[in-house]
Amino acid sequence: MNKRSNLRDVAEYAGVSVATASRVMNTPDLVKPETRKKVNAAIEALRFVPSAAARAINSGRSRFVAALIPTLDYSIFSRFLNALEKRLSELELSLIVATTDGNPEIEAKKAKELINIGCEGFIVSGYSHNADFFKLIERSNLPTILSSTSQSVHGLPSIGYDNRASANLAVEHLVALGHKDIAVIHGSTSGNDRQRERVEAIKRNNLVNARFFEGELSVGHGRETVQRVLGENYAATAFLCTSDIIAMGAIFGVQAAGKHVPSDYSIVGMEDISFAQHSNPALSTVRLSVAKMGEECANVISDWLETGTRPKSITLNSELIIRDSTFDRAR
Amino acid sequence: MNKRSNLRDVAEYAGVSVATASRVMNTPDLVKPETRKKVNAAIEALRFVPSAAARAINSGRSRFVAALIPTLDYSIFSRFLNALEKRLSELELSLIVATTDGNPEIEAKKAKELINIGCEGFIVSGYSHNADFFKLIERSNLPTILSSTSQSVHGLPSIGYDNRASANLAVEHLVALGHKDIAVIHGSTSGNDRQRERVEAIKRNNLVNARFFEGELSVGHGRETVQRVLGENYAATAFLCTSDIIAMGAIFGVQAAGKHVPSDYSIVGMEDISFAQHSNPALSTVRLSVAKMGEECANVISDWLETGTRPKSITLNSELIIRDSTFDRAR
DNA sequence: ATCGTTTATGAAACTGGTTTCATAGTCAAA
DNA sequence: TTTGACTATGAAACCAGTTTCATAAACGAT
Repeated sequence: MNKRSNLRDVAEYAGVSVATASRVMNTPDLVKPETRKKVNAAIEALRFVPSAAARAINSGRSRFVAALIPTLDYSIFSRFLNALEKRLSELELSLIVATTDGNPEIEAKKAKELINIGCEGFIVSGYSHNADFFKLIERSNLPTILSSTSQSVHGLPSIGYDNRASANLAVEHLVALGHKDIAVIHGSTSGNDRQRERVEAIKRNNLVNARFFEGELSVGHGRETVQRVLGENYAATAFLCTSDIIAMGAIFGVQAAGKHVPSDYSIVGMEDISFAQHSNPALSTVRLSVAKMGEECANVISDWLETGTRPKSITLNSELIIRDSTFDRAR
Repeated sequence: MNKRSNLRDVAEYAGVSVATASRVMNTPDLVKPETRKKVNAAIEALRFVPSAAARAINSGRSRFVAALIPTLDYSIFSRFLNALEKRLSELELSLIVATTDGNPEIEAKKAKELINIGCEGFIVSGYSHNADFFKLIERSNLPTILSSTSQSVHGLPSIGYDNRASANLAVEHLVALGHKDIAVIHGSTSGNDRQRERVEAIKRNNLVNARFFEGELSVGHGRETVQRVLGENYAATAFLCTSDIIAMGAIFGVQAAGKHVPSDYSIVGMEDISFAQHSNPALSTVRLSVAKMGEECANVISDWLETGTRPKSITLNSELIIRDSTFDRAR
């Protein structure tokens, strides 16, 4: 295995100085065409690939940012990252993905490693993180954006939807349709501030009688919870799910129990996944601007890196999408 | 903005040489505890964070690999990346994600950029890539694994499921149930070798009369195609979908047309997404070892990086999961 | 023919670490 | 008291590039 050739090798092979060889790569206009040709031939012959590290050491920039997210296995995060990566790429930044399983210790540990390998900024989900994490961010002074939330902490800007307002949109929709007894099926609130905010918003609303069912963010949780609830004699008329994936499970659950959506039970979700518009019935939901959030995060962090000035937070609007899974009880 | 401090600053502050400061970071045992304490105090005081680039320039390693995938927006890729990242992280490697939209030119362009920023290896999906890409890989000599396929090209190892065999599993299941006229709903075969392999395998099977419907990999495509097919008087008795997401749409489509799955139409999918086991009816499908693939890719590329020896290909097994969306016509 | 201005190039300094090699200091054994 | 071995440390070389600065050659204008 003959080791990789460097600029010195290229310069020697071409019979020029390293400075000239370097110029051919960066400012070719300053080099006489004839010389340029010789150097390019040397590059070709020696299969020269410049070292990123050496380049980074001079520019002081690695040109990559990291996203710390709980998992890639939820549509909301993968859709977000998809948009984020696309826009970052246009801005000539690369994206490192690190998953945390929603565990703050893992998050802090990975953040530290990422700082060590030279990432220039962070995009994290939610606002609650442990002390180590915040210390790390403060110490390293790296641009950091809180996403999926409109809460800002430690002076860090947030780019996301308002989880309380979004949840309220769903509640108000159900209230407007005449629902009072609502079963709320949600994800774990302990390690997940997005879920917690949504649940809290619903709890605060005193126009409804809500009962809360916590479990994982999965189709199975939605389905099983509905089947359990229908088995008891708890008289809910609607299921408010703080995630579409749970809502889809809820639809399946109601149908499996021989009941009908929406005439027996109304169901609302949150996010607007691709399934929502095609299911039977099509799912009423609160659309979260997930892709927009990805784009904005990319724009804002790029700007932050270029200008060095801390950006303002952005709250993206959520929108109630009324489809066929909710039903007016007054009619 | 006072610029980041470096090892020289630390050494000066602590009243030692850079060499000693460096030792405190890497081989602390060689430094007298007293001196070590002074240096650590300096590190703390100056908020020193070592430069990754400078470190990489010496070790020659950046410790990150890149995944080039069409999109993060398909569950199959995000599940794959989720497992990949998890395992890579355990192996102390970071993951850069680059999406290509399934466009070979974008792929080659991004690969080039990734090489420039110093990534140590690639994991790409499928086996068909353009000449530029292969030239780049050959020239840079970077470890590269083809995933999601069992085809190996240009001497590059593949880690994935056998798309033909997987498709055959689905066809044979339908044949065994007495189906002969099958509508195959699939994704685009032009830019997607995984879809192409599956479709080709089905075409080769002469026990069935298949008609093919191409469209995007989406719930909508499944649903709309089914509704169109049911509108014509094409007498299919089963829908074979080369992706679960299409299959879910197909179920919705059949039900929306007032027909029943599986007694009127059998439906099989491919992948085994989380929806499959919870839908009504639960979806029969061919389970692809997506997570396993992620883990293996991580293991193998790590090994390749450590040992420098090109690994052998791995074919992961697919498994037919029979649930309730397929029906024995003989009964 | 001479002067001033470009243009093209190279030597060397520089980035921020790691590593080698030399040396001063400490301690125990002869 | 001298020798040998070991510990702790620093000077300087090194990695692979970029950039500054000086200089030689080429060119145009007087």
